[in-house]
Amino acid sequence: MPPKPAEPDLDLIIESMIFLYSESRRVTRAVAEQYGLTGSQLLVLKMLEPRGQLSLSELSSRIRAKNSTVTGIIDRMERDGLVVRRRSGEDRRVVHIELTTKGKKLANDAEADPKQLYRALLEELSPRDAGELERIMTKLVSHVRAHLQERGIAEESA
Amino acid sequence: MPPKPAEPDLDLIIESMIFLYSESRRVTRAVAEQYGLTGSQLLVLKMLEPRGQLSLSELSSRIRAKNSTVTGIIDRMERDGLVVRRRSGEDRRVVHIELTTKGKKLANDAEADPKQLYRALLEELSPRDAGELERIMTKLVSHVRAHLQERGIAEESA
DNA sequence: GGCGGATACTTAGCACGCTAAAGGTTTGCC
DNA sequence: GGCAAACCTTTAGCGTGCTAAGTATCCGCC
Repeated sequence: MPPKPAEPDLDLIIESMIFLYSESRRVTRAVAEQYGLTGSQLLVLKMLEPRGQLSLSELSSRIRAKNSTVTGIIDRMERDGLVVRRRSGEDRRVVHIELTTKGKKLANDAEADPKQLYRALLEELSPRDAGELERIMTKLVSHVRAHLQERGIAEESA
Repeated sequence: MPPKPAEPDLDLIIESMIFLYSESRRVTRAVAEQYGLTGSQLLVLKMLEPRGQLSLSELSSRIRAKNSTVTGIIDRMERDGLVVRRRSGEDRRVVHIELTTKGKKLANDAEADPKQLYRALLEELSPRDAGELERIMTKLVSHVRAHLQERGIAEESA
């Protein structure tokens, strides 16, 4: 093993990514639990907080899940009195999701929105490292997009 | 927007990570589907392939899931004739999971193990970029570990 | 006006992921 | 020997993710 490896350890990068991702989920879960919420529920509250209301589809695309998944999440949140569904007057297919008073209070109390956890972590990096990381991650993303295009695997609106 | 940002865009990094992770899951899923498997099932086959057999607990820790989760996965794989459970003779609490002939054949046919997908992607980076990425990711991981220790959140055997 | 295709959401059914609790086994200690 | 603690696995119950199919509504075009 040379001290400065000529060959970067790709598996180490992979494991690091998996570690970061799974830990972040674990921490998010733990934070949400303090407020009697699940991770997804906290995420939805945080999405709704600044905007007041969102259609179910808008919510789905923001949290990167399918409509049918979000229907279930909203069902449980409505059952627990955190949000209400309101049919749109303009387009009666659309359902707007709104925070209740209880929902607003919880959203406000839980100051840790999931992205914040990541962000705090990244802020510990030097600006140079953060810049490098941004550059490389962007490159990886564009590689993935190129592959997807190549294989004709349609990618929904990112 | 300056051309070379003085301020790295942390949210962009976060979104890139989420994108990479969720895409990799999507691709793994698609690959597994070609063999009539789910992502987890393919992972289990690949774990068992070189070793012949593993106890349920060993399997759980390798795929980073709880025993109760793996019980379900193995239930379905046994139902589909991919593996069999065999009670250990040495310690009758332990259950060994073994590949059937059908399971071995599938494990052999599906040459794409999930990590390979990531690896191919990373190999497109220049060695310099890969080296930098490794360095920064390692730093991030150690920050996370430090945080976890600090908060006394016990971390199970990584 | 009305028909056909898109769009928004829900439903049904499956696979995972978790925790908590229950079952059987082993181990250690008296 | 026998009891208690530790250990391995399963069961039960919930939440989240997906696809496919169903319902209601909207839009465009004849």
